[in-house]
This record gives sequence, structure tokens and C-alpha cells, in this order.
Amino acid sequence: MAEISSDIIRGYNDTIILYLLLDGPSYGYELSKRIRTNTDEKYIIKETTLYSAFTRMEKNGYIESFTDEVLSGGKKRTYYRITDSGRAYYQAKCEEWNLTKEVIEKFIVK
Amino acid sequence: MAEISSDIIRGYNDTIILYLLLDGPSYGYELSKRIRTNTDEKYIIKETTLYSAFTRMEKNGYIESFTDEVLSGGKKRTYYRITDSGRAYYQAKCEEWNLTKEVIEKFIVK
DNA sequence: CTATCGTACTACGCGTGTCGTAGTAAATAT
DNA sequence: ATATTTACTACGACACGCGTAGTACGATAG
Repeated sequence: MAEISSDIIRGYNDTIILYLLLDGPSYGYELSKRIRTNTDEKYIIKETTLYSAFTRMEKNGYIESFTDEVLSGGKKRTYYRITDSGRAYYQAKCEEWNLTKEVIEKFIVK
Repeated sequence: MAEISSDIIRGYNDTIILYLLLDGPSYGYELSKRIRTNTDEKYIIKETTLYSAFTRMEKNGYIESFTDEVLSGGKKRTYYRITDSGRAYYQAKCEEWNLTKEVIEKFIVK
């Protein structure tokens, strides 16, 4: 079966994460499982990709973090919450996606 | 208007080029114009991106080059022709695209 | 007759996102 | 007692795209 290449998902991991955060705050491990189940195992995000996306997006102001005092599985969780700026970015990414899809599909034989 | 980010087109430039070469051999300048017009100016490939894609794909055996003796515009043209391996790669990329599209669209609000 | 535009590239090096590998740490299942 | 699951962090490598610059010549415009 075809695999999803990191080159095409590149730059859309942020969008995927932001979409899931629209439902409310979440954390790495949970998000990774949601992505996995949501796509019927078709896309399994790499841990390093996920956590580096958190760092980047927090730096960019798209998400905010807060920590839970409760330890789960030995390590304290870091939760992330989407910001207004993140919501706007997500919307822009959706528009970009629709345009990009239109462009690429001109070169894809079905 | 939304712009196409290099992060999403990344890895699909090769596919776009191979698609156009299915019609027969072509060269850089012509392909760049065809991409431009084909997408109604929505996607204008950068020259460096295009020529580095040629180098990469020739190395990978997806395309073959030959030169025309006729000088055009002062510089001799390098034509590229798709190989059988390139055709197979293109097909695989199309399948990958369909899968990726399905995955990403689960996270896009329309 | 000089200058700019169009054609057709090549060279160099940077930035970014993804990924492989490895390590830390504790709770829970076997 | 050991393996697995949870929940991360650190480090470095790699590939692709892109900015910038340069080469070279014909054709067209002023």
C-alpha cells in the first residue's frame, strides 16, 4: 500500500494538530493516538515531528501550553490550547489547501 | 489570495514535471511556462526548483536528458524524456496523492 | 546603435520541517 | 521480575525549495 511521504504532509502537520485542538486542549500522546485512529492507521505521526511542531507553534503564538499537576505514566503532561491567532492560521491553511489541491490535481491522473 | 506554500508542494514538483513529460520530451523553460498557464498563474515554479528537480530525477533514473544542437536564445537546450521507471514512479505518486488527500481532508473544514 | 527584454540555463549556500536514534522516568500489565 | 505503555526531551542528519547572482546570445524598441 502507498505510504504518505513526509514531503507532502510537511507543513500540514501543524494544520492537523490545530484542527484537533479546536475541540479543546490536548497533549502529545493523546493527539498522536487521535491522528492514528482518525485516519484508520493511515497516518501515524512521528513523535519527534509532533513535539517539534508544538515548540514551533507555541513560538509562533498559535498555541499556548499549561501543565497538569497530575502525573500520568510517570511524566507530567504538557497540554496545549489553540489561540485566536492559531484559529486564524488554521483557516488560512484550509484555504491554502483547497488551492493547492486544485493545482496538484491538474497533474494527477485518476 | 492564498499562496501555495513550498512546504505543501514539496515533493510534488517531481510529479508535476513527470506528468508534463508524459506528452513527450520537453525542457526547463517550456515546462515552467506550461505549469504557469496550466494552473492559470496559480503556481509559478521557481527556476532553481525546476532545474534541481531535473538533476535529482535524472540521478534517480526517472528521466533522461539529451541536447539539441540548435541554439535557442543563446543557450543550448537540454531536453528531458521520461523513462519507464519515471512512469512507474509517477503512478505511485498519484496513488500516494489520493491517500494523502483523503488523510488531510479529515482535518480540513470546508 | 545602445539598451532592455526574453530565452535557457548553472552555481552556491541557507532555512525549515521531518525523522532516526537514544535516553529518561514512572505506572501498569504479564 | 520484566516488558510494555505513557509522556516526553535532546541531538543531529538530510532533503527540498528558494534567494541571489551570474553567463550567454538573439530580438526588439527607442
